[in-house]
Amino acid sequence: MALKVTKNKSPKPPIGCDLTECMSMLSGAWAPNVIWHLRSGARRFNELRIDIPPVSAKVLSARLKELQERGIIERNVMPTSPPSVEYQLTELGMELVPALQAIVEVGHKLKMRD
Amino acid sequence: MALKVTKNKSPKPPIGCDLTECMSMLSGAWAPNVIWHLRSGARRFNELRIDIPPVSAKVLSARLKELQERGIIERNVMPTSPPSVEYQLTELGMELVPALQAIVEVGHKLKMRD
DNA sequence: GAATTGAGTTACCCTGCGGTAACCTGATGT
DNA sequence: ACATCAGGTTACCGCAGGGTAACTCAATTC
Repeated sequence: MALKVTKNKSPKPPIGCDLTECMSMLSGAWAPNVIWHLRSGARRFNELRIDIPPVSAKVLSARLKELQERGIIERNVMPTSPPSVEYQLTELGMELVPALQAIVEVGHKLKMRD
Repeated sequence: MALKVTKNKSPKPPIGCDLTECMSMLSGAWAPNVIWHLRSGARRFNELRIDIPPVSAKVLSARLKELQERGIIERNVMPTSPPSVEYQLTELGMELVPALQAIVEVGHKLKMRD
């Protein structure tokens, strides 16, 4: 056989927190889309439903709640009537935008490559 | 009521391809982990199983196959006996690493923030 | 000749997550 | 008086996707 556990010894100096845990920030259906559509400013619940077409109210509201708990977005109720609710990225949330952008760029290149 | 569809008109100049589609590059359990663990070089099937503890052979092999089809990783069979198989990131695949890194950094900050 | 190894594959089960549809609340417009 | 609107919530259902366990195959070593 000859090898078994040669060279490679799992080169992982704990960078901070583990990937799985960090990636779970973006977990749940439409989570990245929500962040993406908030990248250019606050939007309201029903606007987001239209922005992200096949998302159901149930899932959107669940996702918004989670993202808020994770510290990625903020919820502000506007004293109109009926009250409308605006969601926007927190400062940390905004830091995710370039990361998503980078992913989109790679995705784009992969599509062009054939 | 007063508003209905005020100001915001979905500020989306199609950046290239849509987010959902691009994000699907990373879809499936453990996909980001596979990329992450290949970031510092090629690794073999059973090494990856050990690197990413609770992944089953079935899912790992499915994920590797998908990532390969997507053009993110390459598979090389080494003529040893029994043959061992090395997986490594393609050039496009490597471009995903900084994006994942950025996400990890935000995740880390969120954890520290309390 | 039996056991081990690497790299999977297959059959089976089971759960969680998302979709659909209906409903709610309080203030306003007609 | 009634419908409408914003922003949800709730009950129910279905299935895709992951886990487990057992098996394969060929070459090698004991």
